[in-house]
Amino acid sequence: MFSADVKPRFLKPGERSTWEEDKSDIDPNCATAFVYNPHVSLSLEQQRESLPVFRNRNHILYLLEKFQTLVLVGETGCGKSTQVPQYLLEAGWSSDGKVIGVTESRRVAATTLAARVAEEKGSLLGQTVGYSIRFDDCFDPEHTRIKYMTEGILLREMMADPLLRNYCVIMLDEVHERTLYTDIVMGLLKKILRKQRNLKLIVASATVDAEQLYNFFNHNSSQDMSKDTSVILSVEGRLYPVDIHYVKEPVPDYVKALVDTAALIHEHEPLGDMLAFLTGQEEVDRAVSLLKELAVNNKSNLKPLVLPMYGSLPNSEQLKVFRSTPRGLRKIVVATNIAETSITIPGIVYVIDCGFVKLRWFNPETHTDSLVVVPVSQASADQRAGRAGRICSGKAYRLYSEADFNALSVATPPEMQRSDLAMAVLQLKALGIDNVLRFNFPSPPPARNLHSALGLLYALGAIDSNGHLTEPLGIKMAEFPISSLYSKALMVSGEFGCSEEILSIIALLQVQNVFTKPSGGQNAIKARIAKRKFEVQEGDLLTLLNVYTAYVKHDMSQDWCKKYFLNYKGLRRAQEIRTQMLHLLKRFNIPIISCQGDSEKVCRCITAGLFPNAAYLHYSGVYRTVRGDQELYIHPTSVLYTLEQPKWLLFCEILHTNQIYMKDLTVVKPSWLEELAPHFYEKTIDRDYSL
DNA sequence: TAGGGTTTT
Repeated sequence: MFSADVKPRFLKPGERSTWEEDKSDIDPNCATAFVYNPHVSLSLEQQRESLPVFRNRNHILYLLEKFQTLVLVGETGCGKSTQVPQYLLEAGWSSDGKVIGVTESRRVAATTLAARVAEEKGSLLGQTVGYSIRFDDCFDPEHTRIKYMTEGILLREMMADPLLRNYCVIMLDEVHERTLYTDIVMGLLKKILRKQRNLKLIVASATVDAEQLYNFFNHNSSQDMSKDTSVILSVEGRLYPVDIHYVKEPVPDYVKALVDTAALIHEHEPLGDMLAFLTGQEEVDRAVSLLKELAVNNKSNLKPLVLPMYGSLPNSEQLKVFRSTPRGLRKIVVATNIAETSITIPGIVYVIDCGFVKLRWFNPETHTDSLVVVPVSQASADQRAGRAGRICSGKAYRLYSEADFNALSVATPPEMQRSDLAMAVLQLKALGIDNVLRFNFPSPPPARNLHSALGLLYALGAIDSNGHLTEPLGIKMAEFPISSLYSKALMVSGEFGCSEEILSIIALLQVQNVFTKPSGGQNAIKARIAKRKFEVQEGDLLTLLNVYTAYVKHDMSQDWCKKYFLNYKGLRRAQEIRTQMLHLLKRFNIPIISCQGDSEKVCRCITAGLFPNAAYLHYSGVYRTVRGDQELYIHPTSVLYTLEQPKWLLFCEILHTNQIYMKDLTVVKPSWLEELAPHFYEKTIDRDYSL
């Protein structure tokens, strides 16, 4: 299907430098950061004692003796993530061989914190202190006493040992971020704590939700507070004060207002870098180009260095933001929400906050995810402002009035309340939570979201009409760390004779940005031409298969990827994911076979998993989903965008931005739907689609 | 012609 000439090429030392660097490596500071360490000249021991949390050391230990759950409110920079686990270790909590487990919501957080704590303990990483993240374990089951891990890993460990008997203390870090996994893990831990009276829990969070968390984990149902099982402790942070400035009147165009504000700060305020928050790439690019226009007329000695920052920005461009600002320049970074928690840009003294954020929102009626621009929460606004106070006192400019701020919601709704829950429900059921509607969620999701998830799992055959996991399909599907539609396709791929191909496709679907998008005009065209070599009329999924096949054929070469504008890091990750899923299929005795280029087999197998995501071309010329009857369009990045519109399609994702788009498409025949999902399509197929 | 941000034995 694909051919390319490759000549062997030898690399000079260092030639692979920045290009190979993982995005996640660019910021070792993450949420709990070591961005600036004024005590760097002190000994490690002295540094530890200078942290604000140190003053609470004995108090923390005392409270944990007395209460089962400690809600630890610790502001950024107080040192809780690194110190508290060490206090527990020093106090002998894990002397009986049990482990102190600390969960983080990001992979980099888990690895960098573990590295730092190992250093403080003067031990090798992976010995007393270790970490566990997907595809990367660094701990010793015999000797590791403090284990940092991602939340998903702890959930997986719960599947193997529902009572977490290996652990003496679990510390959930950065709980205020309230990811889907935080909430699942908290709900489960509440149950576990009742049964495991010796297990202690530390819930580390920001101020906003402390009271709610305390109530959630308090098993005391009486009025007698001496019987409380949970308690709150607050630890001061070590941020410098940030002056907050509000606008008097609402601004009509916040992008323009943000540019004007940045120009004013640059003109009037002393040295110090600037960070401005907008909601999306389009806005960031617009603001950056406006600022660059202004920079041409810059009269002061201090020249502005304007840089964009967002997730889909090529790696090399992102790295520019982290370089220290040369003398005579002022760095002005215009960023999306990526700079609120995921990355920390050093040297920021001024922050501008547009007051809005783009959030993903699930609509159970239409089964669609939308990206909606909504006002930020107070917690989010404060987090943004705090970015200005890391090295010295700073200033934050909010492009909304103080009254507007006071009217904002206190915290962003947890993901649990705005996500597709199919996977979460499947995993809860695998953990023995039969009635998810009555599960004790820290923030219960809308019942309709749960019903939508249950309906989907039933259609896939993962649960029966009583809501029980089916044996073996449902039980096995729950073990895959991927969406239920994909795990269904994988589970049947042996019968269709194309498990090799489905593995490759689904692995690549787990990676965003397989095709890189260079910003330069000439390279952008070259990248488009390169992509065309992989494209096939069957759609995006088979195009991805071509990419993976060619990647393997060319020895997974980085140079080859570069030549075809493919994301080497992404492909390498896909290969790891593929291997992980391959092991699962083997364990489930599913034959690993290739269809040898018979694309219909692959498309039919995709249909067997993705059938709930079908759309047909209505005679109006616009597509409609079978579930939800939602009008939608082919996304411009699809290979089908420029081809004649097929009658029937399966999509992997719907994105509701300015328009409703389907992404990652596969062309199917309606007869396949009737044949492979008769329970779902016997009536629905008889529609007014244009045949 | 369009892209908030994470993450999974």
